[in-house]
This record gives sequence, structure tokens and C-alpha cells, in this order.
Amino acid sequence: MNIAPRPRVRFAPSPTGYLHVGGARTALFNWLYARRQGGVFVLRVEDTDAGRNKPELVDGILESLRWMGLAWDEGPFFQSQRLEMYRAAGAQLAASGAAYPCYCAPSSYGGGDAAPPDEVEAPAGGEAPRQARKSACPCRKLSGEERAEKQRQGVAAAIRFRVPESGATSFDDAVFGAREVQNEEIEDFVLLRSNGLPTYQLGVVVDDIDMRITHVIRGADHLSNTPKQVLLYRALGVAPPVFAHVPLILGPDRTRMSKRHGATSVESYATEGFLPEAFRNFLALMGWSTGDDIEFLTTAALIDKFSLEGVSRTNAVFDRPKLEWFNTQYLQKMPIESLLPYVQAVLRRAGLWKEEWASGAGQEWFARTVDLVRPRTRLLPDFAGWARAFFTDQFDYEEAARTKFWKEPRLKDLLATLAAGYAALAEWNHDACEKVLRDLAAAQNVKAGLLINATRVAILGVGVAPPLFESMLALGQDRVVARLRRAIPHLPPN
RNA sequence: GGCGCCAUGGUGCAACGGUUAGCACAUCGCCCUUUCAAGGCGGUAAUGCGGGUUCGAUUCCCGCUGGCGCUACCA
Repeated sequence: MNIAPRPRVRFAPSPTGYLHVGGARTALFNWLYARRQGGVFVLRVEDTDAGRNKPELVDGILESLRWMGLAWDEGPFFQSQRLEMYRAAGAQLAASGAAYPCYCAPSSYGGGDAAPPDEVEAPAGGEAPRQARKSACPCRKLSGEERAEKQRQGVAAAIRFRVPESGATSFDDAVFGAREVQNEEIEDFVLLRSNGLPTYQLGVVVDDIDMRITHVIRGADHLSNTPKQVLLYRALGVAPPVFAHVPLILGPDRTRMSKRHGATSVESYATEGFLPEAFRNFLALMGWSTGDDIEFLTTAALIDKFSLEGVSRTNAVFDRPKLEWFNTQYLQKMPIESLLPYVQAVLRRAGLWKEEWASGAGQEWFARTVDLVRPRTRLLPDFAGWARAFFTDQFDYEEAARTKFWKEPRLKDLLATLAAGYAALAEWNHDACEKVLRDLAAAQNVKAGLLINATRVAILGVGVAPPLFESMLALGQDRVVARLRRAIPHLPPN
């Protein structure tokens, strides 16, 4: 028997959009905490807003979570399939007097009755400030008779929580510390909508209780809501879990991340060709640190070092250049065998993958070549981009490279001679390749660099690539000779 | 408007009463060099403002300012 129960945490996205970096970071923290503490990571989909949910987005969210390597232990559970529980809880609360039916018409936004549009800012300037006090709802004080009358008239009722008129509600946040708010500041929030669907407040609490969640790790935007939930826990007779609110991730302009900040979805980073390892490492350091100066942390190290104590209280600005730096670091430092599958996937998608690279000598060649190319890559698609000539004969000569390295008129003769020299080479190795080229340069009284750069463009099509002679080895003698000859007609006339 | 949270270079984090305020990204320069990266070395750059408390404040307290969050029958 364990005295301390296994910690249970959860990530609870709602399918109103794709998984964005803020949600991803929250999911990551929960996952890290669960892994570190030997706990359970639960996934729950909060889809109770029938109007705004898009069920088709759920798959994308799960896919992003999988891409990040954040495997959940239980779920996904869907709130839309657990509606009876919330109704029962609402009824129980109403029966005990902790909640009451409200017959008011739903307050509307901006005159309409739709939810506020995603991207529209709150009205600028001195618009009518809202002052929703619980006293604003007359239903709180309705007599039993008046309620019966409303019912007879068939007015649909929402269920509101009866917030105490005095006193204060407090809780201890694992990140933000002791928190206390006056109950008079809390409005009588809705538990069940008049259509019978639960609101977020009821849903989370009922589910977190039912799923025996011990630590609620979520965005700091919920800090202000937490007292309501603490009140709910008490009304339900259950001890609240540990709350740990993590700071928000902001866009470069220090406002909340949104579409107009460009790429904010996890999916877009996957598509761009970032490595999940790098993405995770980068995200882990937004709002959290080990306390020391080490930033390059493998997943194992992340798990080993993660603690709620290290979580910051300051919002963080998403810094893409640093993400890119992490990516290049992982691209060149991660074990080659871990990188290979990613490169394979990218090549396959580009139609460049050959099955012969999957095993035996082909696999060895593939590993060596990827290893040769990777120091210069920034994103996965680079392997099928500027480095494609390593994997296919179908490539063009980059315009910028031609104008920069194919200026010299004598190149036509020079490369023809070089091609002949390479064709005649008995042994194809680095030093032999280099000797042929340097000897030619000396004999023709041109700089070796001229030939090296021109040759690079000829055999790889680009001006920026790995060291020439190593590239030649990767391509093999036949290819190098053929590509040299193929390039000659494209060289400037002499 | 009300309530709350936050505040170290451009950015992410350190320093949890005493450091020449540290590290990383970005940026600038140098080295290396076969293009371009990587790598090495070095430079520029921060405690928002004003009061306290203290022998001593980045650190503790108050005010201001700024940013953010909540204030929905959204989550």
C-alpha cells in the first residue's frame, strides 16, 4: 500500500482550434510532471460548447500531441459523452441550495447572441464597463412559488452557483503562492446552461474529481477562475487538488499568441520540419528552468530535472530564432540513428526515397551521407531541398551559385579536363580526388578554390554544401564524372 | 471600469540581502576555412520610475507606470 498516491495530472484541450504552442507547453509540463513523479497523465477533451467545437479538430490535436511524443496514459475522454454526470452534479448542488435556477435570458455579446469573434478585440475606448455582480441576477432570491411559476411558463433555466455574499476563498498555488479573493468579487457563475450543457467551471471540477486528478497544471489565465472552482469543490464536499498555474506564452509584441503572430500551431512546426526533440526542449524552457545554466536537455534530463518549483511567474515571449537554434543543435548532435527516420520520411514525401537505403550497404551509405549533410541543415526539408543532389540525379543549378562560381570562361576546358582526370582515377578516395584537382589547378595556374567552387556547383547544383571531396566520396566516381560532363554545356562560353 | 497577477539586456532564463549582475539566443567583430554552417575568442546590451526598511537592495515593503489575465449560459 502506498501512503502517497500516484500523482494524476491531465491536459484538457478544447477542440475550438488546433493545438497551439501555449497548450503544447501546458501539455508538456503535465507530461513531464507525470513522468518525473511516476504519475498518470490523463487526456480529456473539453467539448461542451456545442456552438464553437469542431469535432474534426480533435484528430489534429491528438496528432500534434503524438508528434511531440507526449503519450497519455488514460483517455482521451470526451466531456460531450459524460453529460449525465454534470447534470447530476448540477442537480445535487441545486437540491442542496448551493445553486439555484436562473431564468434570465443569456446575456448577449455586442447586441447579438453569438459568442465574441475570435480575433475581434474588446471595444477600444470607454465602452460601457460591465459590472456583473451576483446581485444583478434577481433569480437568486426567487421564492419557491415564483420558481414554480416560471417553470409552469416553461422558461428554460440555467443553474447558477450561489456564491457566499461574504468571506473569502483561498487556495495555495504551487507556482503563485497563497491566493485569496473576497467572495463578493465573485459573481454567481453558471454551472449548467439552459440547454442542459455544463459550462467549463462545472465540467472541470466534476471531471477532475471523477478522474481523481491530484495536480491541476494549467495556464495562468485560469488563475482568476480558480476560486470559483475551489468553491465548487467545497460545495461538492471534496478537497481541492493542488493547483499549479504556469505563465502564459506571448507573441513578439507581448500580446497573447494568436493567428496574426504567424505560426502558432504545433502542426505548423511539424510541417516546417522541426524535430520534436528540439521543439520540446525549447518549449520546456519557456517559463521553467533547472536553476542552472544548462539549456540543452535531452528528454531524459528534462524528466529528471522537472519540478514545479522551477516554474516562473513571468509571461514569456515566444522566440522563434532560439527555437531554430535548438533545432540545428539537435540536427547535428542527436544520435544519427535517431535522425535517420526523420530524414527518410522527408525524402519519401519528396519522392526521393529509395528502398535500397533501408538496409545493408545502402543503409550504411545513407547514414554516412546524412551525417555529412546534417551540419549544414536547419530544418528537415533541407535534406530534400538544397541537399537533394545527394539523393537524386534530378537537380537544377542554383542561379545564385552559377553567377557566383561559374564566371571564369576557362571553366569549360578546366572542368572537361577534370572530368577526364576523375574518369581515369583508379582509386576513388578523398586524397586522390583532392590531388587530381589541385594538380590541375597548379598546372593551369588557377586557384584551387576556383575549381573547387565551380565543381561543387557542377556536382551538387548549389553553392553551399559540405566539403567537396567528402561530397565526391558520397556520390561515387561515376556520378561525379557524369555530372561534371553534364555541367559543361551550362558553363559560360570561352 | 472592477478585481487580480507580473516586472533583470531585443528575447529566454540565473543571481532567492553582500557577485566586477551570470548563461543562452539574437546582434557586431576576429579566428578557422574550399562555399556555407558548425566551432573557438571577444564586443555592444538589463535590474521600469519614485519612496521607504537595512551597514548594504535585482532581492523585502508601499506608491506609480507598464504589460497581461479574469470580469460569457467561451474554455
